[in-house]
Amino acid sequence: MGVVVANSKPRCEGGRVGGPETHPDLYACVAANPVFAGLPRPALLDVLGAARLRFVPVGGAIVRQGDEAGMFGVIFSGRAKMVQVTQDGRQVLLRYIVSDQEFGLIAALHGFTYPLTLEAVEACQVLCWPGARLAEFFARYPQVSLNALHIMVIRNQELQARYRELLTDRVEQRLARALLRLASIAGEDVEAGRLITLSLTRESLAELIGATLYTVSRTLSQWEQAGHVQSRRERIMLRRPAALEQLAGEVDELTQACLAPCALAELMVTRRHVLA
Amino acid sequence: MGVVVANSKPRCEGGRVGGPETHPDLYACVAANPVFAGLPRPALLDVLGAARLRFVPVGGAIVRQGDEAGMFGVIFSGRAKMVQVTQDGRQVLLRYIVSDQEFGLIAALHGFTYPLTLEAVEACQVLCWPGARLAEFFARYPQVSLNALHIMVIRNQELQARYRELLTDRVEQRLARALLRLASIAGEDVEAGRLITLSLTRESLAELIGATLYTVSRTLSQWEQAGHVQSRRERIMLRRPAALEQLAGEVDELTQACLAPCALAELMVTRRHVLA
DNA sequence: GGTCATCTTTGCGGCAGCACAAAGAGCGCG
DNA sequence: CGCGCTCTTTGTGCTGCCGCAAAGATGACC
Repeated sequence: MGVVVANSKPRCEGGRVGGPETHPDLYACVAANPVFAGLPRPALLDVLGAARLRFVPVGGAIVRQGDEAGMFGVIFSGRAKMVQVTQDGRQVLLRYIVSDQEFGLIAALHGFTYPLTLEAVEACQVLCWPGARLAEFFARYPQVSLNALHIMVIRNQELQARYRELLTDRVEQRLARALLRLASIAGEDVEAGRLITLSLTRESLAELIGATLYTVSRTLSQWEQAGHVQSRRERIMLRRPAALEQLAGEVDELTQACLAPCALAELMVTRRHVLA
Repeated sequence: MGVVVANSKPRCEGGRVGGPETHPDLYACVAANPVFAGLPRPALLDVLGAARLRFVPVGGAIVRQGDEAGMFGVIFSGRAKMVQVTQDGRQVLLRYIVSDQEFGLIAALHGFTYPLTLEAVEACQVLCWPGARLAEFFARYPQVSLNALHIMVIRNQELQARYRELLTDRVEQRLARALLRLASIAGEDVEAGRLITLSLTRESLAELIGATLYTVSRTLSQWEQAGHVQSRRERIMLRRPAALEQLAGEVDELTQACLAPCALAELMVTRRHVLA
């Protein structure tokens, strides 16, 4: 307890994490993550005590596709993108993850390699645990393993929904949906609308929805003229989210259930309710 | 023990399942499913004892999209397809499942609805358990909950791989891959090549890979002329799988890992090894 | 064996989105 | 302040795939 977090080698392994008194924010971060939902305070302290805090600079890889999956983690601060690279060099951007979200559940299992690279798009502080340690938590706190399953089920539903969108919707609809999703996980309300606080190039958006940067650029220009969005370089603000929702098409229950933060927020609420 | 399986109402709920002496095949089915991998015989008997056997006719729905997710199951005989229907009526075929494969892990959790319909493409016998019962198994046999997580992780990787394929590959490649996959889960070696033993219309294939039946038909015709495949109505035989593999493109490690039967077979082997 | 529903093939026109090129704009940095 | 990198816009041609239509093939069923 009370060990200092500061680290002389910011690129490498961080220090062991101190108690919640020294770092109440770290405690809040663990408590806010769905993997540990429903755990009582002592258990959370146990979990937090086993964590290390890693610092990753912009552009650095938090985990690397193809490496042995040995680490489970939760983003404490910063944002990262999940990217798959095909052997012919094409990139697919699966999704962005932000503070309090976890990655690498796969590390609890043996013999897996990471199927994707997690790249910091901002400087990140990452709480991390060896995979074996996560497996211990599964055994010690059965709730955690249920939570993990819960999360994987939700992720699977999200992915299925996006798979379906890719098959049935066109670029315009997918882009509208992607912007709304991004605004919900990384948005900030300002005077003139809702600003997406991520650095998003047209190319990133294209990789995210499966299109070319040219098509994305054209579509955004069109929307800008229509007054739906307003964009600077790498910044996008939604001026009329309702218009985008309409363009995205009727958002059915399936897609509803697939909005990650919503579904997982609900999970948190459920767990807390069960606990109370 | 020893209760008769035969059921007077084939469309509806089946009877409670008897012991392994009366139905060694049912025992083998449960033992072969990855969810129950690594369980000792008594535990498997416990599991099997809680099962019901349901009969579903061709075209019948085993579970229905939108219904409350209350049942977990394993296919004992027959095959089924997982389908999502969008609110505008379009169908997406996610995958086929065959004997000894499970569905509805989601039923172990509360408050979920099935995100897809599971439709029997052949008459099916389905071992099934109430979701609450599966949750009990999680608590009683921690291995089972780990297995469940394992399976979801693999499914997620598969789906990610297919998502990526959809973004980066074209119809020809996706079709080649789909045929190879189908051949691996539902294929049979015959004199002239490998026959896919599923009834597959051009339209089904189209829904599976995200294309139109016209494009699928054209592509298959082309391959038939080239001698790569040979097709009757609803039957497809691969005469030169190697040629299709080449068309599918270099099959990288990622896609390797995503071939469901392989990955799960490996899981079975691993578990047995651990056990032994 | 004939009938009929269903599946399959093939032709043709259209278009959404890709690919390349080249010019313009924003922003950091010395 | 101006240099230069990166991101963005816009034009043009192209093409893979769709969408419809209509004819042909297959197999089931009476």
